[in-house]
Amino acid sequence: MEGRNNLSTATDWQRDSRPNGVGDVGIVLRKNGNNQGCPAAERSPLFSGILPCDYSGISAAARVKEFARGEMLYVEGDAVKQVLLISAGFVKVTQLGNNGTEVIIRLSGPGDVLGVSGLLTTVPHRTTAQAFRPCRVLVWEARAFKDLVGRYPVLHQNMVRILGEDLLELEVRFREVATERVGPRVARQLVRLLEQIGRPAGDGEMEVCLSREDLAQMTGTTLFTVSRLLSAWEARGMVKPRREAVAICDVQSLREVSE
Amino acid sequence: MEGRNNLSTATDWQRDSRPNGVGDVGIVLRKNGNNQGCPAAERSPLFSGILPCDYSGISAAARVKEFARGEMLYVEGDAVKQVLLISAGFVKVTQLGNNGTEVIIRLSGPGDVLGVSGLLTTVPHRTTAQAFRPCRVLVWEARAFKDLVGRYPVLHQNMVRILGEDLLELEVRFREVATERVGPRVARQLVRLLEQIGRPAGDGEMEVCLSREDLAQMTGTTLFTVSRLLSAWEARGMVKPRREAVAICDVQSLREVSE
DNA sequence: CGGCGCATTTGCGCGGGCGCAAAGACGCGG
DNA sequence: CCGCGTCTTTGCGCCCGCGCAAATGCGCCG
Repeated sequence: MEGRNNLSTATDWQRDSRPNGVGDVGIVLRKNGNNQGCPAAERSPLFSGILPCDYSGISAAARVKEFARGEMLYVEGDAVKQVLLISAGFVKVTQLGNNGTEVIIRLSGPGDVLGVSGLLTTVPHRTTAQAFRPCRVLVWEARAFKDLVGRYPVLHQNMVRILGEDLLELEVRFREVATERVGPRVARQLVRLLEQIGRPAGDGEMEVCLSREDLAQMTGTTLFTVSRLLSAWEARGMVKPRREAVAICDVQSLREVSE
Repeated sequence: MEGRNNLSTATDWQRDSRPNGVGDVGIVLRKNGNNQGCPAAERSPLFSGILPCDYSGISAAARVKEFARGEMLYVEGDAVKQVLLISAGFVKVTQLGNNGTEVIIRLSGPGDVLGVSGLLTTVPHRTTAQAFRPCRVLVWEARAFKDLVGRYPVLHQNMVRILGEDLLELEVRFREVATERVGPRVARQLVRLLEQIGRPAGDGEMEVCLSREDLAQMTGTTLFTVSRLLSAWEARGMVKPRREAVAICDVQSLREVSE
């Protein structure tokens, strides 16, 4: 999209807030045809058990699409017409409440798949997927993807595994938000995010790049409460609040807070 | 198990609290072999697209097991070794918190399947399944079920659909418990339960047979708060609190409370 | 029919966490 | 270098909803 130079580092996408640019390094991208250079895609759980030679055919059936930060991959209420595989970047999967509140159901990153859960039903999307960082996404039209599944039955297995894991994870988070206090919830989510999107922050520390509001929407609280918690934890030397980010100094203490 | 007479009505299992007896009417049950007489099983979403002649072979690979109220189908931490299809009765799928609190993830009834989400992984059960009413369950050993899936690929499709629907439902409930007040949450859950396990209660009303505690564990609150809400709603003529049950007088008002 | 166990109700008090408002910090663009 | 928008912090007040304890009601069993 824009003439971005190649000095950017491999982790630059995590902080990128420019209107576009997926941010991985020096890969020549072809808009369609057999697109190489999506290692996260080929190693996706969706394609486990698929031979590389088969994969090239599979990926050829997809087109590559890029999304700038903030762009919508799909919107709540849309029909499920595509399967999306994130090759680079991160996507925020949200759901709107009646009262205008918004919740982040999960954060999907490289290798994760969207659109599988509604593929075989006529139910429209009940979530919205928005590019949280600039994204590169492989897109299969539903019809084409179903053809692929017919050709490579292992894909069905993989879909079952993926959905099963998503379900197990959400069951745990449901229990948490239903029973635990805000402090432990936020602490545990920070630890998870550290593992998922943590990146080195200069002086040997790791940081998680998310706004207070985002953290709040993941844990079922408000940005005010998150801010207060972080301040308290900072006083105990556990974290360092940053702008749209949190540096984690003491993971162990965070784990203890989450009991 | 016990010499239960045949005067019981078809909906008797909904209230049955005796130590055993699955409660459906006059069906001779064979412990294994091709077990007929499980209409809920044959019409399960798991077997949609399966021809009756194929179904008889499939069900022959299962054994029938009965569970008394309170018995465990599996326990959190167990390895996933079986696929369970509920033929009659209801099962409470729960998850334990660190602090001893217990949450009801979902209520599974005739036609619902358990054990699918962990079947293809080595992850142990992260929930506990307990017979909420006396149950009759079709049980396939994991190995046998995988063989079946190989023989009837449509089963894979059905598993994807089932898991997808479970996931969508839990996403909605996650949003609710994360953003909404207790009142609307309980009201909506009552409406859902009315559709799922509602049964006629004498004078033309419908009732939902669940304790306050159960309702609380489904909605992320306490039995006290549920009790208070029901009392308030009773004063407005919306419900009639009963022992381990709630009669719903005015569904519309309940829907309005849930906004 | 009386006693016992369990589910439920209700009162009382408090504290966690929300809502709002205003001030402060940070970064970006002109 | 300054202004502006956005994100964040912090104070203050309040109310929802929890925790506990005691009383009540209901059903069951002997």
